This record gives sequence, structure tokens and C-alpha cells, in this order.
Amino acid sequence: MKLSQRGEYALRALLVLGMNHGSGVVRIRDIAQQQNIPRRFLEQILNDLKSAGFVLSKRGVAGGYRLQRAPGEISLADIIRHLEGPLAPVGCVSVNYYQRCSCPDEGKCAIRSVMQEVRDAIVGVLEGVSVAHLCDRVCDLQGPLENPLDYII
Amino acid sequence: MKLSQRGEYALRALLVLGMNHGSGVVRIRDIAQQQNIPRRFLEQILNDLKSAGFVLSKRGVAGGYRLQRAPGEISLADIIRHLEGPLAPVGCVSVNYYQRCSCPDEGKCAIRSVMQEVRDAIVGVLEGVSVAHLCDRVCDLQGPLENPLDYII
DNA sequence: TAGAATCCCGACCTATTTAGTCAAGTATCG
DNA sequence: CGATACTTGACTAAATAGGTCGGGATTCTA
Repeated sequence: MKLSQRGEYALRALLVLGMNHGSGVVRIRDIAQQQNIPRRFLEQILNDLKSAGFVLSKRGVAGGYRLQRAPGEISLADIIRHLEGPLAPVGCVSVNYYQRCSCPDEGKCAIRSVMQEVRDAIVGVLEGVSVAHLCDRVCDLQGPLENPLDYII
Repeated sequence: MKLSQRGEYALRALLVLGMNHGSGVVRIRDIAQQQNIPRRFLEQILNDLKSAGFVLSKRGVAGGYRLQRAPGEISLADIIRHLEGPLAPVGCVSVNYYQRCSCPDEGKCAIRSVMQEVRDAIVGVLEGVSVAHLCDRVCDLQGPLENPLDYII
């Protein structure tokens, strides 16, 4: 479950949108600058997140992006699954992207049984964390600041 | 931590060697046939495992491979780390392959703190399972068979 | 209603990784 | 000696990663 650069950028962007949820849209350019992400690349990523239903966009002069669903309704597992495919280390233990492997009998494959545990461990963490949780962590980690804009994501 | 084909082949090969530990060497060809792994590719992999100190080889007519250390001393974490690099989903939470990321302050990065948990979850499973454990699982999963050679790995 | 700001879309590019293949060489046993 | 195995290094095709780019479509505002 190596997270690609693309995936990390997506998480960071969604976290920015989460922190700004309720206060209108955020421009690509601002996210790119704040998070030091190549702007064109981020466009591509946000577009992808849009067609996947994670974010909404508004065009034109005062345009930008915002979360489509409430931050609490978006789990990291969902996001990463969409961007990177299976969370499981091997296809034969993936629930959402199952792919049979070449074992003669999956039910009796020792390696598979370990990978099953790995998958469960990964999913256990990522299903349990939403964008809202991420936002909470930002506040917890940085302590009480005066200005919300001071938060470093 | 997506396991590559190469990585999966390596685990399967080591499991075969684990099951045959103590009874001499096993030929590449036999492993390849039994596990349905391309023979040439497996050669490459075993060679790699050899220079990493996981296995020993014997050349010539009655040649083949065997584990270098006891099966109980080889954890899946070690194997996978050697073959695939970091177990952590991002470099900035990897203990063995740490790499700084572009966050302004890692200690206060919310995404990092989640990835830390993911890493710990993965490592927790893989450090706890050795080749010997894998062999045990093979037996557990397949029930008591008459002939050890009947075990399907 | 023009023009600036912003997102939208698809094509394109380069480097790296993945999954192998292959030929020729070296050691070992009988 | 000769058959059998491992050894070594080069090679290749396809996929993926990480971007870049040009131009089009909307929307706001003066």
C-alpha cells in the first residue's frame, strides 16, 4: 500500500478543503501554493476527485473547489481506494478489488492468510479515519492557535 | 505496501525451502514447477535472496537451495523489506528507509500521524510472522496429511 | 458585453519500475 | 569427461509514475 505522490497530494488537498469546509470554495492555485504541489498536476488530481464524487467545483472568477460530502463522511480508505486501487497487499485478499491468484487453493494458502491479516490491519486504520478526523488531528497536533489561517497542513 | 509478483514468488519459494528445511537442498526447477513460477525469473530472485543472506546454494549435480538461517529466525518483515523496500506507506514514517517529506513540520502533520498508525499495523503483523510460522500455518490449514509431500503451498 | 479569472479536458512526455528472457560461464558429481 | 545445477550480467517490452501543455468552457464584474 505504498502511497504515490499523487495519492499524498490528494489527501493534502482534501485536508485543506476539509479545514475550509463551510466557508465557500478554495482555488486550485491556493491549495497548490500552500501545499507546494505542482499546479497542473493538482488540477488533474482534483478533476479526478471530482468525477469520483469527493469534491464539487465552481467555475469562473470566484471559482474553486469544496468537499461534496461532509468531512465526517469521507474516509481515507475511500479516498485511497479510488486513487490507488486495492488497499490489500495482494489481490486475492482484497474485498473491493478481488483477484484470484495462482494458488491451487486459496482457502489453504498460508501466505494469503498472513496477507489477510495485513489487509485487515491497514483497512482497520484507514476506515476509521475521516477527513473530519484529520482536521481534528491538525488542531490537536498544533495546539490552540489564534488564527485558523495559521494552521499548517 | 503492494506486494510485487517478485515479492510473492520470493515468499512462496522461501516457504517451500522452509517446509524442506533440514532435508538438504531443493532445486530451482522443483520450486518453479511446484509453485508455477517462471524458472528464469525464479533464478534471479533466489540469487537475490542469496546475496541478502536468506538462503544458501549448492552448485552441481545434486545442487539446489536451502535456508541459511533457521525458519524461525526469518520474519516476513525482513524478507519483504529486502525485496520491496519500506513497509511504510510513506517515506516519512519509515523506520528503516526514512525519507523526509515536504511538510513544514513532520511532528505536526496530521496525515503523517495516520500513516504512522498504518505502518505500525503492517509491521506489527509482518514482524510477528516467521517462515516457521508460515510452515505451521500450512499444516494447520491443510489438516493432518499422511505424506508431507502432499502439502500444497 | 468584453475581458479576466477559473475550472475542464485530453494529449503528450520522460524516467523508472516490473516482469521477465537469454546466453554463456562455473562448479560439482559420478 | 559430461551431465546437471547454479551464476552472472545484459537485454527487452509493457506498465506506471509524475508531471507538462494548449486550448476550450464558464462565470463574475466592470
